[in-house]
Amino acid sequence: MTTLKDIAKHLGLSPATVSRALNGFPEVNAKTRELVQQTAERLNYRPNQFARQLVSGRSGMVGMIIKSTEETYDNIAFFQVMSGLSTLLAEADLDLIFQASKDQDIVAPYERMLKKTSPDAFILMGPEKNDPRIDFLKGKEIPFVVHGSVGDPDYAFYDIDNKQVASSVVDVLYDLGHSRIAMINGPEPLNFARERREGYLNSMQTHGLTVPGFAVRHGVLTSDQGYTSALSLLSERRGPRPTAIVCASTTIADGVYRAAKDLGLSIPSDLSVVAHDDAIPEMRAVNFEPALTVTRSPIREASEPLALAVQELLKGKEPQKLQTIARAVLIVRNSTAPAPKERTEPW
Amino acid sequence: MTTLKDIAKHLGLSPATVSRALNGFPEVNAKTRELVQQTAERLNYRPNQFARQLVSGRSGMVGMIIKSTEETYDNIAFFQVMSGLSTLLAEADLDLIFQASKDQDIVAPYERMLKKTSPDAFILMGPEKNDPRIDFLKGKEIPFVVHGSVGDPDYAFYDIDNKQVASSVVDVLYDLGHSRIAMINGPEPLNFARERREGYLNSMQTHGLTVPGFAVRHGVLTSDQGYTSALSLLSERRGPRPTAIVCASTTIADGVYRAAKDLGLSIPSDLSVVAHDDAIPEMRAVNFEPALTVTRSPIREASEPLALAVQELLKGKEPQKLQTIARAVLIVRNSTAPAPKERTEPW
DNA sequence: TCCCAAATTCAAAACGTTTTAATTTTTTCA
DNA sequence: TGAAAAAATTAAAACGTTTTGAATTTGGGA
Repeated sequence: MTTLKDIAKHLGLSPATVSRALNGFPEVNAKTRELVQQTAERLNYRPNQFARQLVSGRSGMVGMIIKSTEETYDNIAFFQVMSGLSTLLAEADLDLIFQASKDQDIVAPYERMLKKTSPDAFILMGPEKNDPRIDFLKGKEIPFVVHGSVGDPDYAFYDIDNKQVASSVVDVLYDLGHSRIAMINGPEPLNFARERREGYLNSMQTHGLTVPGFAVRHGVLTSDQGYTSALSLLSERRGPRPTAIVCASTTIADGVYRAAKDLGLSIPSDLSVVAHDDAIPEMRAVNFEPALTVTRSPIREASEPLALAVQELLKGKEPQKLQTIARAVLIVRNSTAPAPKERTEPW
Repeated sequence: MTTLKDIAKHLGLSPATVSRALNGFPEVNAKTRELVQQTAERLNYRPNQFARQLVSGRSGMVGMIIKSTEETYDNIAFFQVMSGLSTLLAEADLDLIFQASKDQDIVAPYERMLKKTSPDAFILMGPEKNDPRIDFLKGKEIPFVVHGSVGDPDYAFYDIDNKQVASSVVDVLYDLGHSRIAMINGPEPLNFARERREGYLNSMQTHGLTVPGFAVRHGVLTSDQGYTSALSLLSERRGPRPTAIVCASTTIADGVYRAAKDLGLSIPSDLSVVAHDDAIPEMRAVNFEPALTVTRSPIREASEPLALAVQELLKGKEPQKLQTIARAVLIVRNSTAPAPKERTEPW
């Protein structure tokens, strides 16, 4: 391994000058710089990152931790974001440290990683209300960016306008004459699910539509969850069935389609279905039969703003100025239709 | 930040003794050690990893790089392995650096990561014949473990016995009276696919069964790929259709089921289907209708031997002694049946 | 030719550990 | 009591950078 000193000795210069020459400092003579660069090249010099880190106090890494989970949907979505992120960060010479943790204490793996690798920043996914990870990182003054957001955040984040996602969908269904609109939502603790429920409830109320408790379901984003929830919603055990169902994901919608089929209900004439579409490649809304009406916002598009925010944070920019809220676009396909004439009375 | 020196000064000791006390060296007095440990605790001492790395020359990281790809199946499988790996490595205080790369040159991202973060080892997935990554890492003398294997490897790896996977399946089908057995395999360049083809061809030959060129298909592990390949195989354009199809994955089998349905062929009476089952949670063989006969070997079980091998390599063990070959187990379900009586003549 | 400012370069310190070789202290045993 | 052996501790060097503050060289103008 050739070191800075080797080059310096080779050229009769001091390590200081060599360091500056290679790092593009302005005060070094053009000829000297040229010479140093050539020699570095020739001796195949590679700066020792450990030494750099020691003096700079920075690792050049970004940490990303998830709970080990069996939920495929979460994993796929996570992987999409992470892949894009790693590619973009690499261009800025940042590396991504990944860990899946089974720890009950959700902060513990952050502490461990901080002790072990000292990432310069973290990226958090799926924040919950009063998320202890956020308090922890704020306390330690470690920069972090959140995919998602809770409340009125003072941290850097990327999120979609979840209230809008839900309310716009209700509006569309209302305009089609639906008044019994149910919702199969994501996991209760996750903030995006809460926001969507709120958007849904607001819009229902605005249109003067009642919402019985059983009309909103929470659960993981899987086809099976969609299937069982839909079966239950459509069973008429607790009153007339909904004429439209709003789904948290295309996987949920898949389950709803299966349930409808099993019950002999046809989409969209008996039942309208709408979903939010994260555009994960394994469950494409256009491939549904009939093609699925969605609010679309590809989850992989989170990578770029997240990567950018990390870089800006590391340059010292305030987190409050690094907040992105994307709007989903409504795409009407064939899973929505006017409410059946004989079934328009509200709950 | 409290440092070793702080503690030393605090106690009137030398940094050397403090270092040894904390790192469990035997030559330090029991009372001194006790005292040092308490003080370290009290001052909330956290060793600076950068300094450690500088002197030890080790980063305590393991690199993992994949090609950015749209292939969902690959991503899911990869993520499963990676998640397990990260959890196991964390227990040994190793962190995982992940990168998805779009680079055409498949070695370039390894060079970059090596320069940037100096992982102590790499984990490689999906080796190909004459894989340049392997030569590169051997040349640099960086330890690495491969998921998969090529030829007669002198490196550490975990793999399943792919020839056995394919040949055992052919044997079973032969015993059921099948003689026209086709195969929808993985991507041609990947070694696991080559091995399986070889196992398949060997077994066919052993039983004196001819294999026309069109009977073996290569492609990505997706349902659509399975669908189109199966349609083509079952079309009878180039001779009588196969009575059995061997699939590289459950996703492929899913496509085959769809094709059979569209052609009005019933499984297993018209067509037997067998697949290799990596046990990814999104496509469970038991949930097929009829339940799918498989050779099963959960891909997530790769994590443990891989993690172990990395640790042993870092301790200096020879790679040749860290080779694991797992056997898949055959699980017969309802997608296989005796060949239809009128269709037993070979190709 | 001389002086001053600007342009370069340098020596040394710093980052926080681990490790080597030397030194001091304690223990053992005659 | 003293010498030798064993145990415990230390000072200093090393890892390879970056950065600070000082020193040297160069160039321009009088």
